[in-house]
Amino acid sequence: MTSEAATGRQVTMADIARAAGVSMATASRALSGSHGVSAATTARVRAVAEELSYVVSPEASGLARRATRRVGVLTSHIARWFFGEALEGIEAVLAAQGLDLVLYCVGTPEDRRRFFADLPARRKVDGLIVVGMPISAAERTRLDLLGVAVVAAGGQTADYPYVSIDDAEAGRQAMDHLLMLGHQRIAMIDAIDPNAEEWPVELRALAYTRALERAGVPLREDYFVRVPWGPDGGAEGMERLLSLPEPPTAVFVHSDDMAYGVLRVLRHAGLRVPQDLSVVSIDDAPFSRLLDLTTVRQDARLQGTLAAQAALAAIADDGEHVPQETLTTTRLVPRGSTAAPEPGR
Amino acid sequence: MTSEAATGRQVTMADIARAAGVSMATASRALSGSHGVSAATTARVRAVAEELSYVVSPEASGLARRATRRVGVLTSHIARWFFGEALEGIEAVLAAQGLDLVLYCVGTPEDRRRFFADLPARRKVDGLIVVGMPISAAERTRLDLLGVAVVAAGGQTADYPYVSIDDAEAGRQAMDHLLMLGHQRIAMIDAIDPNAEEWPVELRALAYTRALERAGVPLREDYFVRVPWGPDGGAEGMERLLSLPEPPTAVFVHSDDMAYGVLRVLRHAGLRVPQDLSVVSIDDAPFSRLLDLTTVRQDARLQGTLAAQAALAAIADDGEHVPQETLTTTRLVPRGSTAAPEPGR
DNA sequence: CTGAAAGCGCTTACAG
DNA sequence: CTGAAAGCGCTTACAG
Repeated sequence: MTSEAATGRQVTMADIARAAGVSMATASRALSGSHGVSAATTARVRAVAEELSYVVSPEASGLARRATRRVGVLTSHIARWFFGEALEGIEAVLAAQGLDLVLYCVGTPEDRRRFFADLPARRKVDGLIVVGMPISAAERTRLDLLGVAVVAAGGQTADYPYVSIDDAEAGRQAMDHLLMLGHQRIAMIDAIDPNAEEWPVELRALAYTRALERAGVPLREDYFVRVPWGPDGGAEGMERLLSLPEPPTAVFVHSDDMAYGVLRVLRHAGLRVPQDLSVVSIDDAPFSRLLDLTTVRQDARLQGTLAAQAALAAIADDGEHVPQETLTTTRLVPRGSTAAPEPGR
Repeated sequence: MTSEAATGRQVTMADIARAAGVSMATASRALSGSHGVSAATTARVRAVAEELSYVVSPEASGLARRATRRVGVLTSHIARWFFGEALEGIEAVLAAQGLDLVLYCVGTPEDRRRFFADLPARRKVDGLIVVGMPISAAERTRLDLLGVAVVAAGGQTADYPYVSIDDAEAGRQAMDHLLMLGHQRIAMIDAIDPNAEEWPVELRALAYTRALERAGVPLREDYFVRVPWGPDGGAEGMERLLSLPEPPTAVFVHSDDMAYGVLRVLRHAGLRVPQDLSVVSIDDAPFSRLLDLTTVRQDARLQGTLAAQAALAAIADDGEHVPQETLTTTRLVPRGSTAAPEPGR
């Protein structure tokens, strides 16, 4: 039609205004749906825009209105169950609002150092969601330079508003299950992430201790092991426990992924689950059902969803109505990896 | 220091220029590292910028230079092994170049329809990487409206340059392994993704047929089943095969995730792997080692890496030097789920 | 090597 | 309800 459309040049709002016979101002208002434009004009402008398949330039629009319509996501992993699910939840919420998600993944300490040093997200996002990453006070100071709302998902980071499960409660659910079954010799395999800061308080470990205390079961130092995150870590932890003079009859594992390693070690050692040893963990990742693992279920996607909504709210009203803490529920999913200890033991 | 830094207002390039005693033009050149600025001036400008912790506005810069320094990623999943790994690979390459990754995930047919109808990525990215998503001709036409370079990872999409494994070769590796072990009654469980277009040609299924033909083993229609993607699909497929009057002695499964469902069914049916039935698939996802699954390994992260590099190249020189096809290698990882068929069978 | 000026494509007070 | 104009914060020919 118009020569503009024919040439390679991008269609611009001036083109729309001209074709619709209105000023740029009116075209802009009609397109953005702001009030104070007659219905007829709005319709005409939009029809022209549609016809020329015009879309406003986010760069220009953002420059003029001082907003990016983008939110950043900072995370340490993508290809892990919790992170992937949370990310999907976040993306869905953002997409529904027409916001873009820009992804920053800092897997190694070096990536991480650089991220906080350079702050690549500066001036690029209206808000930031930190997923599953505890951050240090120094890092928090750097993050504040972004000058945007920050919320966290999957754990409390610094003192930003966050959505998470109640780790103490989840731990309690796992431990109570074991205690209820009659176990006394209960060990815990806890996780250390070699590439990450520590979470401020390890609530799952705390839940372990508290549950035993409440049940009047004396704590045994040799029953608490900390190993690197992941199946191999879980395996290592289990091997250590098996080498004990008096091994436990049940083990509470930090997370499903680690429990998978535990199960492998037990199978190779020729031990039967749950007859010789009960195993419970936290997550309910997809494989847990296949492996018949008893676990405490958490909804990672939901945490992403809620965090994204909190971020939206924080961006909209400057954090006025953003709850500091949002906890999603967890519940025990009893399966075949736990049972009462065998009588003889 | 300066009053600008003290007030809440963003530091602007004009502030830097003034503080350094140069024009905006020079400040811009010094900051962007373009030639034709004296070393002394460059150093001074940069020092000032550092001091005021200034960073250029991507919106303004993008507007002026007509580039976004962002690349889009379009995918149907995040929380699945292949996709998560590929995404990590892409992110790393982009981050190293200072480019941002904006993520579009279209999980449902509805998401997908809307994505291609609205093209939310328009004017927002310099290039697009499509991960693990075959697209239709109509969708391709829409995508062309973006007016940017498109590359694909994890399979051939329309006729964009792509990086992928050689599915036919991977299938051959799996099948040859089974044939070499002496199996004749070999079935295949193939995947249909209910939410997705079909890949143009199902090369893994083709490899199955060809391998049998080459080995002179007659094809049996009842040995080829197609089921929805995922462990449950795999389980369903295996159940169908087990209900056959003469079940196979080995099965080639489309992917590891599906094989996990197969293994579960076999365990519940009381069948031993590999004595009663051999199982091989494609991927080598992390759990395959835990489950002792024989599989053909592919490197998903590498495919992401290479796709990102291809996208960068396409953006830089308009696709001049971008190979149309990049294949990454696969290799058989023999483990405990395959063995020669038992003599009697 | 450096600067004045136009331009990138929008939005939004300010008037009418 | 509509328009003229300034401004958002940069980059880049064009001169010198």
